[in-house]
Amino acid sequence: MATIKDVSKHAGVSPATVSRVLNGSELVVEKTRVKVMAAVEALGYRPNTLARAMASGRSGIVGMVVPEMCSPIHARLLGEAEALFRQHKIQLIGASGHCDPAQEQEAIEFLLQCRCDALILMVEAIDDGYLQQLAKRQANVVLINRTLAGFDAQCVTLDNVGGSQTATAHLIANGHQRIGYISGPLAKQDARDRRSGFEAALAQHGLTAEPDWFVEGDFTETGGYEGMSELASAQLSAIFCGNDEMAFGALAYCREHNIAVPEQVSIMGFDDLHFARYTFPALTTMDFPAGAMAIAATRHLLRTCYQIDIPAQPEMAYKPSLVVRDSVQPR
Amino acid sequence: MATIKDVSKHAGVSPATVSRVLNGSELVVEKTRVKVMAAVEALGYRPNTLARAMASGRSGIVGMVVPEMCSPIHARLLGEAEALFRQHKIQLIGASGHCDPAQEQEAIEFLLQCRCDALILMVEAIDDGYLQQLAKRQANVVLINRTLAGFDAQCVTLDNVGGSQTATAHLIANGHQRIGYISGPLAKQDARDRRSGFEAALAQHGLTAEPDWFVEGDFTETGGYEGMSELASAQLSAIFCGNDEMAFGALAYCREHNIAVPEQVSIMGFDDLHFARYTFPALTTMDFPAGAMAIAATRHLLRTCYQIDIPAQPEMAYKPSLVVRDSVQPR
DNA sequence: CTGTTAGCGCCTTCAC
DNA sequence: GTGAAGGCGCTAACAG
Repeated sequence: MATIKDVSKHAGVSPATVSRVLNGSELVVEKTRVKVMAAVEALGYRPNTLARAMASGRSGIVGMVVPEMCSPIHARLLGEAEALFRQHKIQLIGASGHCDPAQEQEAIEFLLQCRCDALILMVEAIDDGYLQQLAKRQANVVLINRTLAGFDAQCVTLDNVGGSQTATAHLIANGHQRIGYISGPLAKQDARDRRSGFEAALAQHGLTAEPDWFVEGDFTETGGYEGMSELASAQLSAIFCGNDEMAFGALAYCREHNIAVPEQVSIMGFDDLHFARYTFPALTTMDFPAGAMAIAATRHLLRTCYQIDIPAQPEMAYKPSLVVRDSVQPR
Repeated sequence: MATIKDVSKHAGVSPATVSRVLNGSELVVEKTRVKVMAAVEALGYRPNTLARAMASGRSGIVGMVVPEMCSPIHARLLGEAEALFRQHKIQLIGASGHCDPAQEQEAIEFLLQCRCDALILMVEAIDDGYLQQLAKRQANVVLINRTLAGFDAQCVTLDNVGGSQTATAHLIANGHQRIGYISGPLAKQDARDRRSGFEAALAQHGLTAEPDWFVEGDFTETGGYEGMSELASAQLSAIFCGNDEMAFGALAYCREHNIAVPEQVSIMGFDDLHFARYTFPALTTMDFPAGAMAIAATRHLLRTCYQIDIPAQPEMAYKPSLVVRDSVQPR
C-alpha cells in the first residue's frame, strides 16, 4: 500500500507538501496541489489513519460503550451516533459492557488504549469513583442515562422518574386503581427510577403501592412473561411494565391464558420500541428518544472535542412522552 | 499518559524488555518481569494500541460493514462478532453501508484506512469487481450473504433459495394453493433469491406464480402493511412475506381490517426475529441463524488471520430451518 | 537474557 | 511556498 513518501516521489515534491495538500493547508500553490492530487489518484493512495493519529495526537476515533450491542434500543444509539460521526469523518467504535462492572471497565480500558479522542458511555454497573477518575484521564466523556456529580454538562439524561409518573397518571386517569408493576432489575438505576416514578404517582393520587402487586423482572420478554404469571391471580386492572420487552412478554402470557387485553387488564410499556406498534393490541407506552439522545451526545462531542461548528447547543435532558395506542383502555 | 519509556526508566530496564514482558515473551527472567510489572502498576501504564499497530504492522482491529447497525438482524451479527473478538483482545469496528454502493464503498475505504487486519462485509449494493479488487489489497475478507467467484472459502452464506422453498412447501403441505408473495426490494440479491425459491417450490408442486399475487415491498413493516393491502382482495389463503418485518406489517393490516389470521389467511415470515414469537398470532417463519453466521465469520478470521487455534473449521454455508408457530394453519 | 538501533507513516516545527 | 529533520510510542532485528 502506497505511503506518503511514494506519493511525494511520484509528484516530485516533499512528503511535507503532500501532507499539506491532504490536510487542506492553504499554504500550497494550486499547481503543486494538482500535481499531488494526480499522484494520489495514480497510486490509489490512502492515508494511514493510525500513523496520522500517532503523529498528530488525535485519533479521529470515538469509543462508545453500551450494555448490549444487539438490544434494539442500544443498537439505535450506536447507529445514530455512527451515522452522524461518519459525516464528519470520525470513526465510532462500539463495545458492550453487559451491565457488569468488570466488563464495563474492560471495555473502557480497551477503548482508551485505542486512544479514542472521546468516549460515550452508557454504563450502569461501574461505580462513580471510577468514572470520576476517568474524567481526569480523558476529558471528553459523555454519559448517557447517568448523572455524575460535577459533570452535568456531559450527561445526556432521560427523565425516567418523570416518564414513569406520566405513564402511571395516564393509567389512573383511565380509572385504574389496582395497578401492578413489573420492574426491571433493581440493580439498575433506570429500573429503580422508573419504579419510584410509579410509586410517586400512586402516592400523588392517594393510592399506595401494594407489595404483592410488585414483581422484579429482568427487562426481558421472559421476565415479563413470568412477572405476569405471578400477577395474574391478583385481580389487577392494569399492569405497568418497566420496559416494552417485558410488556411483550406480559402480552404473550395474557394471550396464552385467555386474559383479554385491554378488556380484562390494561398493559403499559416503556421505551416505545419500534415493534411496540405491531403487538396485539398495539402497546401504549412511553417514548425513549434514543435516537435524539445519541445525536445529542454526538453533537456535544463534535462541538467540544472536535471544535466543529454546529449551530445550536443540543438538548441534554430528555423527557419521555406518552404514546397512546390500544393496550390501555378506561376501566 | 505514561509511555513504555517511562516504565522502562522506572523499572531500570530498556524499553525493549518492557515490550517483551507485555507481549508475553518467554525470554525474560522472572525477576525482571516482576520489576517491570510493578512499574506498570505504579504508573498505571496502558500500551498505546495505535503505536503498537504501527510498529508491528498489525492493528488488532477488524472492520465490519452491515447494511444498518440498528436493524435487529444486523445488530445481532455485530454483537456476536464483537463479543467473540473481544475475548481475543481484538477490536471490532462497525460501519453501515445503507445498501448504497457509494456508502458501502466509503465504509470499506474508511475501514481500510484504519488498517484493519481483516474485514467482514455484508454488502449488497457494491459490485463484484470492486470486491475482487479489494481482495487483492486485503486478503482477509469474509463475505456474509454473498458469493463471489473464486472466494468460496471466505463466504458465509445463507441458503435463501432453499429456505424459501422449504417455507413454501410447508404452506403447500398445509393445503394452501392460492399463495401471495410480498417480496423484498428486488434490487437485493437475498430478496431475489427468496422469491425464486418461492417460485421454484410452486412449480415443483404444479402451481404457477400469479403475477397479481406478487407485490414488491421494501423489507420494512410499512412495506408489508401496504403489500397486504394490495393483496387483501385477491382471496388468497396464504401470504408469504420476504422477511419478518414485512410479516409484522401484514399482520397489523389484517388486524386492523378484521382479517383473521390464520383462519382466513395464513402468514409466513422469514428471519425469525426475536419478536416473531410475540406477535399475534405468533409468527411461523424461517430461522436466519445470524448469530451462528457471525460466529463462523469471526472464527474463520481468528484462524486464518490471527492464527488462533480454534478446534473445528466453522461451517460456512447455512440453511434456514422452519420455525412452526401459529400464523400458518391447514386450509 | 537484555540493551541498542532502526524504523512503522505521518505531522509539525523550523529553516530556506 | 516548500523541504529537511525530528519525533509520536512501540516492536523487531541485531548484537552482546
